[in-house]
Amino acid sequence: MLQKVNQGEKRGVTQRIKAGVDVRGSIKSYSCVKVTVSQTLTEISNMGSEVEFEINVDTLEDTEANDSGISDVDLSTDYCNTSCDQTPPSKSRVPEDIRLRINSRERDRMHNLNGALDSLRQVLPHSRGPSVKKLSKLSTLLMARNYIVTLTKSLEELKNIVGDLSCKSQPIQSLEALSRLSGEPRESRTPSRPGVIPKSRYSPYSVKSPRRQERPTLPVSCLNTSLGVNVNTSLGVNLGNSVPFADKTNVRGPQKTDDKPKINFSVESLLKKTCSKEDNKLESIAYHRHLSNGGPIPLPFFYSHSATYPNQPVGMTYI
DNA sequence: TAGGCCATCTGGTCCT
DNA sequence: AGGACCAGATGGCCTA
Repeated sequence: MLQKVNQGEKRGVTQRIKAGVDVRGSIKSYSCVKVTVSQTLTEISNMGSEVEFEINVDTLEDTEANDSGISDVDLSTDYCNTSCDQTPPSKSRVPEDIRLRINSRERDRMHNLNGALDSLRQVLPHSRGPSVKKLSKLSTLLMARNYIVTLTKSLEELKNIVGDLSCKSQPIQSLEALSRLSGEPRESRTPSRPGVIPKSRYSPYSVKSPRRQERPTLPVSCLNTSLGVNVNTSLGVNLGNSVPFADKTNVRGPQKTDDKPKINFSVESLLKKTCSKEDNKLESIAYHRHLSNGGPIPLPFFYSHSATYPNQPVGMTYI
């Protein structure tokens, strides 16, 4: 089966075509591209019952067919591939040139749509990096929706916290503590050198704050007891796997088994941030609010229980 | 090999 | 009339 190629795409692909098959044909749907075959038909016929050769796809503008074994290949998906016993599709009522223009516009439209989806993926948390699988279209939309919901809830929560603290008349300390709770980097007390990009102390990406590491961590079992739920089973994931989006159903392209996950955003690390009772009054308040009110603990994702799309990462959630 | 995901083609419909 | 949008059909690629 010949591989479909996109307009303007230029690449070499290796295909298997049975000997004796006439690979020449009219360029139908992909009139914008031309496929060149490096072997002549006679050479292909002499190479056995099944041969492997490379074809190159170039644009019409810079490719000229010649008699040295270069043949046009019909790239349409519905007939004339490895076996030409299928009949060509019926002629469309739309003239061919119009049809091609419509198809091209539709392709462009879909490319724009995919570009917008890509830009959406870019702003979703923890969906980037070489080890993170590309989110599917559906996952991207669901995750974006849940991310918005989560941010909205977080905003409300922070407003409530600010309200609590304003009653205690400690506005300056509160704001600083609030920024710490929300993960915003504090202003450095020492000016950074020009040209040196400071690393975030609180980034979930493997950069750990030494101060955070020194803090006592609330074990997951404590959370389970407090909330009456089992975090592990509620999430449907192994907490040992700290890459929430390493969902193999979203893999595009070969996986690198030796490629260690760069993102380390385990539940423990989240609890370390959320549940620490010491050193930070705000965090303590947030912690107690969460647990005493049965309030939510923010987690970066959950897996859908949809029967159609099981185990799809869909964004941030609260438990 | 089945299922998920995707790109593309295609015809229909709506809008300008 | 032509373009945008939509949904169904089809087939390829990839993973489990």
